[in-house]
Amino acid sequence: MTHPIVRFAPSPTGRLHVGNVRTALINWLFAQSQDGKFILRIDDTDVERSTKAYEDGLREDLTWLGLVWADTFSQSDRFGEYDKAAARLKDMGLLYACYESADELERKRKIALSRGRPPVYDRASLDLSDDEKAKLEADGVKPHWRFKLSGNRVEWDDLVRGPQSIDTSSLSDPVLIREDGSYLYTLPSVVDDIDAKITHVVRGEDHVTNSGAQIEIFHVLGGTAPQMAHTPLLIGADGQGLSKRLGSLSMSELREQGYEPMSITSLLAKIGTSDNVEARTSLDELAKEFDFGKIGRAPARFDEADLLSLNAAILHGLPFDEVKDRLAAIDPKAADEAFWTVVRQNCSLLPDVKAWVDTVFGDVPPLVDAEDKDFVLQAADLLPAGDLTAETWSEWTNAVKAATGRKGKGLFMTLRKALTGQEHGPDMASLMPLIGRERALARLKAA
RNA sequence: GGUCCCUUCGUCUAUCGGUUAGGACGUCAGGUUUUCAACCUGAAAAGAGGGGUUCGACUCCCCUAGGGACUGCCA
Repeated sequence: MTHPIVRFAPSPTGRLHVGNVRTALINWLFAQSQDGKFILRIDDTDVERSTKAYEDGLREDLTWLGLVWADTFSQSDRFGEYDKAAARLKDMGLLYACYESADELERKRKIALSRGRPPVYDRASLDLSDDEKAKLEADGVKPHWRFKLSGNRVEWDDLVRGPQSIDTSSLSDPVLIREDGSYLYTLPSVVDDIDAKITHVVRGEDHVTNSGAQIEIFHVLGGTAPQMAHTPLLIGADGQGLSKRLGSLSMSELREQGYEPMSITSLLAKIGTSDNVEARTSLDELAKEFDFGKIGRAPARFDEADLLSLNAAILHGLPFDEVKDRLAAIDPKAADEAFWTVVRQNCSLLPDVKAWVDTVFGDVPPLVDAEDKDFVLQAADLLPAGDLTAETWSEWTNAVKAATGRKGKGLFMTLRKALTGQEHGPDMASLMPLIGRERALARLKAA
């Protein structure tokens, strides 16, 4: 296969969310796996809703995830090209002026629907004579412009969905240019894909009917259309579409919560595929495993609980050198290799180390039941002399066992609670050297 | 209303007409020569319903039910 060229084309009208990111990721992984090129295109033809701040956010989120682009451009810089393409379509008689108002179209749709007919545009404006058009424009009516669909079936072999066939006679002629002269995404997208020599258009399956229309535009404008791949959409853990709860699943939010980029990319790359959902530590690994054939056709379920356990799995194997700086930012005392290696097993998100900093280095109110008071004080006296080492825990608990006769949970859990103030935590043998003799004694004697 | 897609353990999935229906996550149990977690091992756990076709159906066809998408002067 020749090296593919793909693009991710978000609109800067909001922050990146998991649905967007999955599309971006699949494009990126495909390009990477085939030694291809990943282009970031900013679809900002809607100048009303697009903002620079969102565009910056998009780039920031993609960079954070590691989805670097080989090239990038904005549609707002290319209106001249779209004008040329529109002129060509007009010359071919494939782009025609329409004079219905938005309200009027809405009414027509509702009437068609209520009569049980498909709400397809009736092409009434196509029958207007030049005189009638001139009169409407003289009255100040500005036209919007529609692409004239062929009415034939458009067929393509979709990399995910297999052979596709869209009957364009059941589709409304798509509006390419708004009444105010601005472009909708349909035409610019095709023009850009031709100019950027895009070989594969990879996007969500909400675009399949768009692809039907756009393939016709590719044919009249540029010859051949790129290969198409439409991936199933994401649904939430509740089985509902994700669109309703985008806010809580934005990249900015996930990053703020302390998620690792690789837990997000691992999950998004694997759900809905025949691969197991497992954490990977690099995008290259994910790319090596990527294959369109592995993507199923049913909606993929995105569950934040899975994301959390993947994140924990990544943290459990994360070497100190890779988190040193971030640990230091959370707390200077956390930036210690011995500390990290011990507590990472009990962290699901990196910021969880904060609690362990307090547990190890801070003032911990001991958790001792009234009836255990004397026992804990007795145990304090039995603490082996000298610095606490990896052997201290077993030496100490054996001594305490011999002296008091306590064993099992009553022995170990009581001491754990007295020393850490918690019922859960890393292995005590590893934790004790970190806590140190002074703090350990202080906590035990505070009982 | 129309068009398209989907439906196997709780979850993500394998199976391309004949299998003890496999794996992973989660769950549960055991182990880690006495603690929770982590880790290791093991176990329980599935073909939406109904019709066909066939010697034989999870697999092919039809219907029903359920889910997703599209049907925008959004992308």
